[in-house]
Amino acid sequence: MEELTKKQKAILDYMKAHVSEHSYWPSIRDIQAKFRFASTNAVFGHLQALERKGVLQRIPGAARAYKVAPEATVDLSETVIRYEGPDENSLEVSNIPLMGSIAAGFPDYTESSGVLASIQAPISEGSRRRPPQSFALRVRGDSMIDANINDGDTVIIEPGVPKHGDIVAALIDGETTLKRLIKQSSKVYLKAENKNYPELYPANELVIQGIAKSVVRPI
Amino acid sequence: MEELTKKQKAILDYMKAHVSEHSYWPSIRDIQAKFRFASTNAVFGHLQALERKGVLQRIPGAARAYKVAPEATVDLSETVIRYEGPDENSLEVSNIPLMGSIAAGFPDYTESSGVLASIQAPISEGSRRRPPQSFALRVRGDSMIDANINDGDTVIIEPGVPKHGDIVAALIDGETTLKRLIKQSSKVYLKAENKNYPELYPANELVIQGIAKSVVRPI
DNA sequence: ATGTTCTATGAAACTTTGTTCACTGTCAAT
DNA sequence: ATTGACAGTGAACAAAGTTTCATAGAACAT
Repeated sequence: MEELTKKQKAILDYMKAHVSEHSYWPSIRDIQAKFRFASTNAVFGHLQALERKGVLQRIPGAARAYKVAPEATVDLSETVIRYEGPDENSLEVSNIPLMGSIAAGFPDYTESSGVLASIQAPISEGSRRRPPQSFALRVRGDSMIDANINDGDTVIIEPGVPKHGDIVAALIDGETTLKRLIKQSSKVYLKAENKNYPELYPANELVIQGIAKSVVRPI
Repeated sequence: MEELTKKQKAILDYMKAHVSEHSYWPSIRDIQAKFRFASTNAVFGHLQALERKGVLQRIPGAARAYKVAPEATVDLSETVIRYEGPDENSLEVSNIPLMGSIAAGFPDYTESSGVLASIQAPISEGSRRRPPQSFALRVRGDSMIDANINDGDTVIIEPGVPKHGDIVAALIDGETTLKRLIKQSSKVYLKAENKNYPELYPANELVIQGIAKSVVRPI
């Protein structure tokens, strides 16, 4: 992933914080005011950069409408397995409440508005928070139903070195997926827990982001 | 609180769903299109109603900018139900950041990299915020297996006013138990999700400690 | 009967906001 | 010296979006 400049990162952080606090995105002019730019175009340029670098997605023409990318694009190479924890960007993504029931509440009232879960959110406060840290991923699809992990569930991932048989979050060919890790003498591959799905043999690389430790299911 | 009309609720739900799916709010015209209104003013009126009724907060003039009120709200209190929060030795929900979505199916669902996480949590950071404090309970026994809650699982409980059908943590005869709450015109009782267990009719009063919002299962 | 509330249409006014264009300066590498 | 990325100014435009005005039928209570 291309590096973000300091200002770009600052702007992205501000945007996330704004969403976190207000439950809606800032406008370009909001950002302009925050950073004391004299022109909206300064912001515009930064936003384009953020989009080009893949960490932000804009919806052209739409006001206050963005998405942030949880992904870390991969560069890398020839080896078979590499272990990787969540990178910093991913962690920050977690600050964003948007969701089913957004962090929204009225001011001074950070709640989890009913519908959804009860997992503690990341808390942007400050900056401690080094690596070995768990994170959560929402599950989409049914490839793990035989392991009793269903669409809509959330899995808690912890960084670490996976063993044979662990369920892992893996980045395979640029896509994050949840599968069981099979290590055999000759080969390493990922196996879905659903007969209808084939095994996944990594083409070039297999990046393990972490090991699934528990499942959270909304009631 | 004043009741919402069907349409108002539908619109509010749509807005929440939109945020959940796209990570930004719909515009008035988005809502208009969704509900096939011929005029934006129809939507406008509904939004005003939602705001007057206290479930939605608009930011005048700002595009796609809203806040929603915490869900709680009403039901009856005419019954024997009394609410009580968790006591001091309750477990703290651990601090788990949330990263994004993960695919557990075919990579056919690629929908741009920007799908966001779906859980926002009660931030436990001590201080303010009296009521909404979540806590976790370890489940023992098999009385809820038909609801797919098993021995050893952990449930996340949130304070709130329970509705008919909610799974609640209730204090009955000095013992905390997890059951489904059944509210009928004539009576209120607790029902296990296991045919082998009888229904529980409270003697005098029924103390609800909170509503089960999600289940955590170790892998 | 009459007024009120709710819901809706249709059009227009108006504000906010994203986007574009032309231009300037800095810094590092070629 | 020149190129090229990066960061910014300033002005202007057009689309997106909110808000207001005038109007009207249906449901409902007074």
